[in-house]
Amino acid sequence: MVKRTSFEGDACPIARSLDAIGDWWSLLIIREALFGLRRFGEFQSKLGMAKNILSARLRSMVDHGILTMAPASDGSAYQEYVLTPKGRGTFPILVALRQWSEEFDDRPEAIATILVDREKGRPVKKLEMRAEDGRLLTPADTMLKPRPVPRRRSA
Amino acid sequence: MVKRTSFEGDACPIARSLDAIGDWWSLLIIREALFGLRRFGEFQSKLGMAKNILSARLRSMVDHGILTMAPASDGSAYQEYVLTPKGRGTFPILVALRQWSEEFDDRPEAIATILVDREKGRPVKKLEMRAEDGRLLTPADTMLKPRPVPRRRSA
DNA sequence: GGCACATGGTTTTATGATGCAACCACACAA
DNA sequence: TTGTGTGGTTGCATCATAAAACCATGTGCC
Repeated sequence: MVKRTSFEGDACPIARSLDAIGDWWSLLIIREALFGLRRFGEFQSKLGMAKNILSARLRSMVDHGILTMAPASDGSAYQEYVLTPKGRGTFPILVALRQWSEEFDDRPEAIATILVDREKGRPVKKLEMRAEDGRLLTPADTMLKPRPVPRRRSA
Repeated sequence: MVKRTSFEGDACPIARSLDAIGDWWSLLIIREALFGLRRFGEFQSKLGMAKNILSARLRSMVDHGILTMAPASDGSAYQEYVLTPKGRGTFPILVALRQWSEEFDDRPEAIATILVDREKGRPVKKLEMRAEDGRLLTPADTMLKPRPVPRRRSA
């Protein structure tokens, strides 16, 4: 079978993330959800995507524990899609993507919005990687280590 | 024309990033490149992907200014693919993806490696979003503002 | 209850993207 | 010059996506 490659069995955490949210639409759906969208129709009209694709993506993200279907909220009998903690945990990914575009996009004038600190109205600081003790790290300051095997009793 | 949706004309910087590196393979290629891989064959055998797809992705990333083709380096007449500053700038995105998986993956035991600070050998700290003045920000502490129009003279 | 319309999808069908294998071009060595 | 490895491209089968039509249920109104 040819079947599009799945990274689900891969041991690399980056690949595993991409397996869940690495398609063309999921992160945009999450972006809208973070800004308060909840209903099928809201996502569909805001993103302008085909309904069948939206349907498939929502289902997939529910399966991955990123969204949950909540029964109501505004009284109507319809359902809503709300982010789980796991879903809200993607926020740094979105910020990183946004900042990368802000810094390196070939046509920065095409970018319509900037993310600001609500209190001061000033742009948020660039994400930076730090060690446990607070030292600023570059990619070269890091390395990969095998995951420590958690010790457990016989079984 | 049906044509897979392109976000190139989109004003959202997240969509613009995804247009460049939002496909299934690009970020994994960049991941390997950050760890020193440079040759076509290295990427191909390490990632186990089809050569035509690799070829297309490399070309696309060269077009996007993420990779450059450098003439040599080890004496042979072959070419190499090396990351540009824009390409190296994706590092926070990769770290964010990795940390998301480390924190929320359903099967954390399947994750093989952890990213550590080379000096101390300790895991790097979680990326955190901060305001210009250093306050820690949650998603709710932020908002989107229209991009300020840079002032320019008549034309 | 019965009707019209909105919401929230699924189905159908066409096309683009992906995966695999085969093939090709060139460099390098003998 | 023949052989082998690297670095791709080409062809073809299959999968995923997109757009539009269709359908089921909810909701408002009488």
